[in-house]
Amino acid sequence: MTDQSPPEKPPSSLPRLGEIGLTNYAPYLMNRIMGRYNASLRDEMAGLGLTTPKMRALAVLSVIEGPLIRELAVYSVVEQSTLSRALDQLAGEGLVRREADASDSRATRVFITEAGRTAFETLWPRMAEAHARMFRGIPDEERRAFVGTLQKMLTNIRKHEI
Amino acid sequence: MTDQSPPEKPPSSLPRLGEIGLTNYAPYLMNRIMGRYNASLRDEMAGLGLTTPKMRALAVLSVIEGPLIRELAVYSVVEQSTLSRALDQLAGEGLVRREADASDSRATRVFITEAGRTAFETLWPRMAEAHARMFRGIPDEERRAFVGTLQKMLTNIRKHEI
DNA sequence: CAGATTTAAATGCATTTGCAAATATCCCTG
DNA sequence: CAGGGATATTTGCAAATGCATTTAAATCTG
Repeated sequence: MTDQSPPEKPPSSLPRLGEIGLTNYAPYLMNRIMGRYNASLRDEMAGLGLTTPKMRALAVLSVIEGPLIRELAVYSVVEQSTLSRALDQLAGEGLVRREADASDSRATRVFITEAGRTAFETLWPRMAEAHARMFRGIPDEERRAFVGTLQKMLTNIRKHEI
Repeated sequence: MTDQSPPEKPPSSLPRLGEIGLTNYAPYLMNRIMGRYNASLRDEMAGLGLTTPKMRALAVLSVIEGPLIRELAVYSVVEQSTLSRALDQLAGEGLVRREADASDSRATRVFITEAGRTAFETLWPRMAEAHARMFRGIPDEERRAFVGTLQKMLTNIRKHEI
């Protein structure tokens, strides 16, 4: 072996954030976008006595029937302790109902009530509007590809659960 | 004109969330993904005395030179009052420096210090790692398209500012 | 099958958050 | 150029958050 080996790759060639640029960095863009999406929804919901955790729980419950509370926490992206208190309120308002799990008496399942469905139905058009604004001018094909990538990303970041 | 007009389109044909499905709904997926991304970063940063607002401010300041505080709030997706307090801490730790704006004495510009840059450099590999995990197995071409869509979305949701 | 370990959910408590108000300065209009 | 509104930032304070603990029940292990 001679001295004339090819030049080493630099020890750490991790590109810097400044080199990538904020607006080419996906997590940054996603935080910016969701920050505004969530803030604008929060403002609209405030008038209806709904907080972000309550709104998210309702949204998930409109789709998923009777999940455990810890599952609902994952699906709705809310800390379990925060969710527990949000459910107190939602139950107090008659929008959801807690029900002991049949086979595990530690566990509680949560169901949306008819009133809860009605509440979500008044709320959904606002969410749909915010969604439409986000995707304004983006062709269907591109939207589908985008959602496809998001789905791959979700499986990537999941720990191993739900 | 006869009675036999074609059947009316239903009054409101807004598709329901249940019809779309949670995992086909972009805002839901984005909240799930960023929820976990942010949570895992937050856990890692906690040991270094960095909160999410402090970390975000540092990250932006590593790229943008001397923004106004209100600009930094937008860029780093942090409420301005929260940012104000985060900057108190960062300044106390010598990681940033506030400087009165030359032409507007109401305004303050924020600069990262050398110590701040060093701090961010120890933090950046963790962010890059979380980013890499998110995009694992997703080809370059798809990543580029994804970021392109995000950029369009960002311009869509911006009010009119920054 | 008793004891140790894990898991589900709720709760106590200190911290963080964000709205609204306060303060200081700037800019526009008559 | 004075006065009224707009803008930049900070701060007071009540509410929300999340970590750690508690309680209760299930599951594992020797």
